[in-house]
Amino acid sequence: MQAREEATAKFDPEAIAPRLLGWYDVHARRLPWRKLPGEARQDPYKVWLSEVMLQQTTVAAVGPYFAKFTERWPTVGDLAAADDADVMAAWAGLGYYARARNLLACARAVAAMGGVFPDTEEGLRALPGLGEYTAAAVAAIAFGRRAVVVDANVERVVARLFAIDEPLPGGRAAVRFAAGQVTPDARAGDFAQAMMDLGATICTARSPRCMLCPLSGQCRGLAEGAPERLPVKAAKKAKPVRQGRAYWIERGGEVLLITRPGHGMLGGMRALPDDGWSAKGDGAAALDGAWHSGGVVRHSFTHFDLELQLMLCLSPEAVSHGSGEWWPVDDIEAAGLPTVFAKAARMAIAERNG
DNA sequence: AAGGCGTGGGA
DNA sequence: TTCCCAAGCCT
Repeated sequence: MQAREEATAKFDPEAIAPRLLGWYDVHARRLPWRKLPGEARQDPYKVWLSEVMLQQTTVAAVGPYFAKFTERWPTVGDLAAADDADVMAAWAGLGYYARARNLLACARAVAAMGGVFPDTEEGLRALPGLGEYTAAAVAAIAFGRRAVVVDANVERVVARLFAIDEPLPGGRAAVRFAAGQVTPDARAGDFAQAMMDLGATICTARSPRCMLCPLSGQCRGLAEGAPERLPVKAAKKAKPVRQGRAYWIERGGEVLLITRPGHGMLGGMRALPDDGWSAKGDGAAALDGAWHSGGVVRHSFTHFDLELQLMLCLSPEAVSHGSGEWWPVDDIEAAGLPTVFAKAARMAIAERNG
């Protein structure tokens, strides 16, 4: 009798949320953008900011950026009033720079609405940079709205719980449906964060710690014996290797920097002039001058690997170049170069000093 | 609707 | 070393 009840309860979707929330009450990660136990609700600005930073980005990487942004721009109005160049430079190194461009556009849109974020999923979804996931996450975490919050963690947890083996991204509809089945009406924000914490600390991609999982008794993937094989993902394409050149043009302790066009690769970021390797030529492709080779920077982007030949010119009067700004080499950190160019700058400085 | 779009860390 | 992955969005 009791055995039969356990059997029928085993894969009951409604049993998931209570168990998970009980686990979360004890094991929730303490993160800077989360409310402390007892605090009523999280600041929508901080929820939104952290969620955008966390898109495709690890908690560890986000930490210092979140601290820097909230200290410098404590409210969405402060951020809306900031100079583009300052925000882009502050984002430098975090990657996916369209996020920073959308962040500013969103902050200004919210400022135009009186500095108050929309409090519904639909309203949030209309803002720049808020897709299906982020709109749901902010609605749930900042406003307590029931929302089906599906990120990579939730995909993994749900694919395992329900043993969904249709390969992603095609299987997303099935995953989303299943996620909807386990999402409770109450404690929406806690539930969303609990799913993500479970995925990040227990139901990990490679070696899930099923022994520690509060949902192990509910998990079809585990019952079938190999939860780590889920979710199934489509094979990735091989990355091509691209070649390019970047130019270090120095005069009187200052180096010539350009600002890249506001769209496409590294859009809106300060950079060294280059020969157009990113297929978004910056006008420096025809640079002439007395160059010498300064080594090769290897850098891996999402969809290609780059071998960037660094060219140095220390007699810039002989170089024809377009517009740009001369930046003190000793303060190059403050320029906010994306990592590939920060690497090149480091190499150039070592070259000229050595 | 498939592909563009960064980066750093872990296995 | 190499590969995979991380709180996705936009076009």
